[in-house]
Amino acid sequence: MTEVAESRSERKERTRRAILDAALELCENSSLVALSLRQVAKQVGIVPTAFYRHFDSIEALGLALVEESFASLRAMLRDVRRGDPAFEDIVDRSVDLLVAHVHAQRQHFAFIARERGAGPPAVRTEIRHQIELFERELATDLDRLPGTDPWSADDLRILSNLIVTAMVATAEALLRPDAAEDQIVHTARTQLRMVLVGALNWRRRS
Amino acid sequence: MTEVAESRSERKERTRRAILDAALELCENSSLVALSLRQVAKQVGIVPTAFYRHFDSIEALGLALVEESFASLRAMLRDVRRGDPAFEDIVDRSVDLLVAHVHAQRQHFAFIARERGAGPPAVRTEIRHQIELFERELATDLDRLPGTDPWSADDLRILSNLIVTAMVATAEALLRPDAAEDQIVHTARTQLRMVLVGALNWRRRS
DNA sequence: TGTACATCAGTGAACGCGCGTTCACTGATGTAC
DNA sequence: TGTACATCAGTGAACGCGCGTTCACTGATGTAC
Repeated sequence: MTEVAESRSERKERTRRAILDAALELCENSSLVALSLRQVAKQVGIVPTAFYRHFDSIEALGLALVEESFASLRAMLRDVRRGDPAFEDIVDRSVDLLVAHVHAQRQHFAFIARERGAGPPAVRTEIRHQIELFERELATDLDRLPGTDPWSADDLRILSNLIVTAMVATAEALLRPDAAEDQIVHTARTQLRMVLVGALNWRRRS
Repeated sequence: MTEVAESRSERKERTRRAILDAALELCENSSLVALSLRQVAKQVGIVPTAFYRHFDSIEALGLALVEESFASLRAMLRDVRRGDPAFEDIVDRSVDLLVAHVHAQRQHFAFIARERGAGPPAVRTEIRHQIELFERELATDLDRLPGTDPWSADDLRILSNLIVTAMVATAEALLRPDAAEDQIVHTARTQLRMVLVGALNWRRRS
């Protein structure tokens, strides 16, 4: 047993981590706007004033959580991209990966879904911005798919926006306490297929 | 000038209305979970304890606002239904009506969008339930559209769910302070067309 | 139509509590020599 | 390697404030006779 004492900065980082985790857990059933600095401090086991050694305010804490949560989303997109872009199973594979990531990073997905609409203004703005970046990333991925040549940049943007909207709704459904996972997965797959078939066909009709 | 004095029940109803309006306005920039009974009472111009003559709690007030807000949504669906279900312009007409209703009932749409994810548990549950009813209503409307014969009940449900998701997202986009209305309308129309074209074609491929 | 009583929307004082933030502090860790 | 000083994560008391809820109340409106 060669236990080496933690350095001061390691200890600080550990407390910071504990604050982030406590905040994620405590606002799970309400919202960041209803979360108090004292609740967080109590959960972490520090005195309220010690909170200020790590964050200026609950809002600043929120912005850190946005960053962290979107790292989870980008990891998901990376996993999807890793697979073969054969059209046949890309839908099933993508939905399966979404489900797996929602389970693995439940708190992050719930945080984004919730604070996106009800968080402090700065947090909402940042989430909006990150979702736009995410949509753009997805658009470039879609552009690489076979059969998408007739799509304009505008089509791509619009399609990407719709897919992200549907995937966010799917994640929200999976996060509900009474979630019927099989049906949600079936719905998400069917919707994604409908959307892709529609996008591949609609220009030809207009 | 034949001013007739208000009856006691008329006065009470007027105060109740004022409480509902004050709550809608005050939680616009945060959430019902961060709204205090005292803030509402102050805005209305009554003493905090008088609140209890009208509602048991902020949560009960929230449930009344859910009911009221969904009356607005159903009014929108009724307007859409009033039109001729000719396939050609139904998309443009529906999106225009959505935009008009979002502007006319801004606070109701904002309330649902926000509290759907972050409201008190009972409010969230009720909104979820109302959205499910709304989806079912839309599904029966879609069933009456020409060219939808090959759709199974399952297809209808899934399609209706996707359309509601996309429309909610469109309403949320319209409600953002920096909303670029023309682009949002263009996006919503294109997405709705993609979805309908996809739904009409996808069974034939599988 | 007039009177006596009931109802009840709104009042105002009071309570204990958790809130964010200030301030001066402690004592272990880190650094310069 | 040892000493003297600096840093700084966390402490603890204190502040004024807004919170939900209780309680006994007031006085205008409504109702029964």
